[in-house]
Formats: sequence, structure tokens, C-alpha cells
Amino acid sequence: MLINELSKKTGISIHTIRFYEKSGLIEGKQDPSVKSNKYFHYDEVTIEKLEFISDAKSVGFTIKEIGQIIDAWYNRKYTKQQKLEILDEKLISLEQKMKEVKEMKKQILQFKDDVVNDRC
Amino acid sequence: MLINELSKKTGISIHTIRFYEKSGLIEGKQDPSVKSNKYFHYDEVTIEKLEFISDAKSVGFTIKEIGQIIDAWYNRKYTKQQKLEILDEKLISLEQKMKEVKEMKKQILQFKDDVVNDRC
DNA sequence: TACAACAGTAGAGTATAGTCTATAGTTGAT
DNA sequence: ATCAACTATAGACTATACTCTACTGTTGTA
Repeated sequence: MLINELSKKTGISIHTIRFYEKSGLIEGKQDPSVKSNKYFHYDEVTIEKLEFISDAKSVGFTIKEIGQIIDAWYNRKYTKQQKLEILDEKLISLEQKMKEVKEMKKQILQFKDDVVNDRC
Repeated sequence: MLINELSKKTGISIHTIRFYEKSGLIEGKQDPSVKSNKYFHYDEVTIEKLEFISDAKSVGFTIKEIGQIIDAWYNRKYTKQQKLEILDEKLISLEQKMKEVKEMKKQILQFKDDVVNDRC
């Protein structure tokens, strides 16, 4: 599929998709047999990747980190061991984030308590 | 205390503290009886606030959101009802974030599984 | 009194993650 | 053949959250 269809299927703007492509998160393929244009073609895996990118962004991963995860998942540039290391690292940071969110919940509940009991 | 001590006690740089002050998150007081300088003085509550800001930032709240929470906690500019609404809103977004982090953990575990079983 | 260490303001610069504009070429329906 | 709709590239612009520089004034100890 071309970028317009990809954009519609993922809800991510064409500009942002191009930005992700430049950032190395996704990759379209040009058809070398077609000489008249340089259109990029995207497959279903790219849709998966873009959906993953959206999810990963909302938990706070940066583009760089997301790139690492995608490479650990799809790419041949790491050994099996390296891939597992990267993914384990991300799992640890998610555990950490979970703790922080729980702590923040406690804190906000405390604030609510203070408000209810006129302690602030 | 002056800004240098505040910075040392919180581990937040003087520049960043000034940035937070300009952003309305914290507020020092100038002593009107001292005419020779315009030094700002900070109290223990400011330390609490700065610690809260660090925590809130790491769970992904923006400066604007953090400002709202701090106002809901310390300020007189909202009614009790409004304060509770703001805090409840933030609790909901923390619940949401919790869900997203859990989902992302599942996803990364799946990636690990794929790597271990040579499915990618 | 000299001067290092600290205080303040204003504004420039950086990194991240987009978002938009300009320009130019391509495709497909009429 | 025309033209709207699409595609590509390059680069400018924006928002957020710092981070740093320049400059000026103040304080406290030798």
C-alpha cells in the first residue's frame, strides 16, 4: 500500500509517518521495476510497527528507545542475546514506571484527602 | 533559604528551578525590608513541591498539568469542588497510564517470546 | 578594600517530536 | 489532454522543557 492508505489505516498523519521513516522506525520499499516514480510501498508489518509506536510513545518511550525495540524485534542487526538484553532492559524500565505511577496515585489520593479535610 | 541551598537540597539545577518559577510552579518571596538586593527566599514547602515536580514529570505529566495539581493542592484559586475535580482527572489518567504500561509489558514479553522461539 | 562566590534578569541555544510549506513530478478518471 | 489527487524531497516552523551565556549587582571573608 502507499502512504495515504497507511496513514488512513493507522490514523497517523503522512507527515508523521515520513518523520518516523526518516528516524529509522519504519521502512517502505520502492519497486525497482517501476521507473516512472519513486513511490514507497508499505506492508502489514509496517501497520503493526506504527501501532506499536503509538502505544510505546504513550507509555513514555522515546523515538530512540522505540527504534531499539523495533530493531530487537524485526531486525537482523542484533544477536539473539543482544535482542533479549534490550527487551529485558525495557521490561525493567516498565516495572519502574509502574512503581512511579502507583506512587503518584498515592500522592494524589493524599492531596485529595488534604483537600477534603481542609488541610490545604 | 536561597536558591543555591534549594538546588542542593533537591538536586535540581538553579536554572531549572528558575524555569519552574517562571512557569508558575513554585514561588520564592523577596524580603521587602531588605533594600540592597532582590534575593528570593524559599521555604520547606518549595522543597516538597520540587520533589513532587520530579516525580510527576517522570510519570509523564507536563509542566502545565503539574501546575494544575500544585494549584489544586496549595492554592486558593480553586474551590474545593474544582480541586477535587482536577485531582480526580489526574487519577483517571494515572489509571489509564497503568493500563498502557501493563499492555506494553505484555507486548514486550511477546517480543521476547518471538526472539526466543526464532519467530522474528 | 579586593575578590570569589553568589544573586538576579534577559535572552539565546539545544533536544525531542512533530507539523507545515514549497516545489516538483506522477497517476488516474473524465 | 486536463486536472484533481496523490507522491517525493528539502527545509522551515512550532511546542515543550530545559540549559546555557552574558551581563550586572551583592555578600562575606581575608
